[in-house]
Amino acid sequence: MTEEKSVSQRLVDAAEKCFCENGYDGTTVREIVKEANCNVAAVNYHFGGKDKLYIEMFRKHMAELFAKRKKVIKDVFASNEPTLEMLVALIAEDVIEDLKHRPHASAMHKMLIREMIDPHFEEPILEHDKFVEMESQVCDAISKLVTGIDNTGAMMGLFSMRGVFISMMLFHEIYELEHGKVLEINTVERLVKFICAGIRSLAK
Amino acid sequence: MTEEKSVSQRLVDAAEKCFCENGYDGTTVREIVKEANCNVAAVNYHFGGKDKLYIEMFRKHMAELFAKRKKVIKDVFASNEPTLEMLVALIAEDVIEDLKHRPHASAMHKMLIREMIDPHFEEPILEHDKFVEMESQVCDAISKLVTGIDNTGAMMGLFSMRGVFISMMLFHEIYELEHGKVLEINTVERLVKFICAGIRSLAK
DNA sequence: TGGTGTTTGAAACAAGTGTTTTAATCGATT
DNA sequence: AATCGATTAAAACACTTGTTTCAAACACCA
Repeated sequence: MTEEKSVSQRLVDAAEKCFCENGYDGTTVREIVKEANCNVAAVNYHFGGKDKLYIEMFRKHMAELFAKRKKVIKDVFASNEPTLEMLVALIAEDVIEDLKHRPHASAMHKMLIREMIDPHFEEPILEHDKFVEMESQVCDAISKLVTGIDNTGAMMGLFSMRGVFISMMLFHEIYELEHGKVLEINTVERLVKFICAGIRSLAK
Repeated sequence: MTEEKSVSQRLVDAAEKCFCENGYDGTTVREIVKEANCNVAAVNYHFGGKDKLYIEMFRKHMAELFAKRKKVIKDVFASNEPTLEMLVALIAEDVIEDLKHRPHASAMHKMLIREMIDPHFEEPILEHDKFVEMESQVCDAISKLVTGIDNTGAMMGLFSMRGVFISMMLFHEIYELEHGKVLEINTVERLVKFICAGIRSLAK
């Protein structure tokens, strides 16, 4: 059986899977190369080390996330009457969809959180400027959609919105033990309601 | 210079410091014993292993957290007119206070998140039943304080509230780079406003 | 085909890990 | 003072980690 993909491509894929699942420290080079069906030396040959491989994969994913957020904002303002509810709902659906159908993608969010709690390298792997740029865009969008909100309010709204999603991600399994399915259409609606009401309360 | 505390007490203290700062995987036994001023063998002699020491410390902290939440609820309902704002404000102040003045305590919250993302042991270190018990109590409190909210709504409110705090914890440093101090009185007020408005939006 | 630079694979390496061993030390009791 | 269990300390152990070595295999081109 011949591998259709190149070794370095297989390595990136395997790294994505392993790192997302178990984090940087929780993943060994040998696990990655087993998954990628190649030799340990390949990691250092193609990427120059485990760390480089990790950074490459991490930044690739972040770029995708940023692009998705940009697209959501564009879509909202492309509609004939953009609303805050629309913006929040699109983001919420995005997150929930990941949680429901693509555990892999949700693992990506976990990876971001891991990196926030325990940064692994000297130069921060999460490029602050790009992150802040994305944040600013969402922030601006909120400012435009909610009359009477100031910049700090919009920022706090965004801030809190993210928190709600993170909480959903981290705890939904525990909650499901107690209260049936959490990730339902119903839940998305409630989330949107919660967040929008929260944000609007910060206006004027 | 004689050590006034016993070796095992010093070990627990040192473990707390190290584990909170760098997590389970990020902490070595040798770091702990250096901090505790004792020999490597002491960990295994007194606790039976790094894992046991970790679990002991973790659960101790969780118990403290649970106790604090219970006290807040008791205090709120002891007042002559309990309100949702009061409940949320007390919890918020608790969290923010930790963030501002006791980095150590905030590190404890980080540790909880770490454990949610990457559980380290077979039997979950976070005792679900106790956790759920605490959650239920806060949930009940919300139900009593907000007329017309159902159980699921209260649950989602709690859920989201925690998210807002987690977000605050993880991201406030990044935000401060852009928008001055985040952890101000003003911010607590905004947070409380946001959360209460969100929760109330879920009622009836 | 022969040669050249690239890629691969098995093994070894150096450093770090948690744990165990073994002997020395301490402290209380007889 | 002698004894005996509890505690401590240094060293060694067994294992895993990321990385490197070096020779074999490969791909490409003259």
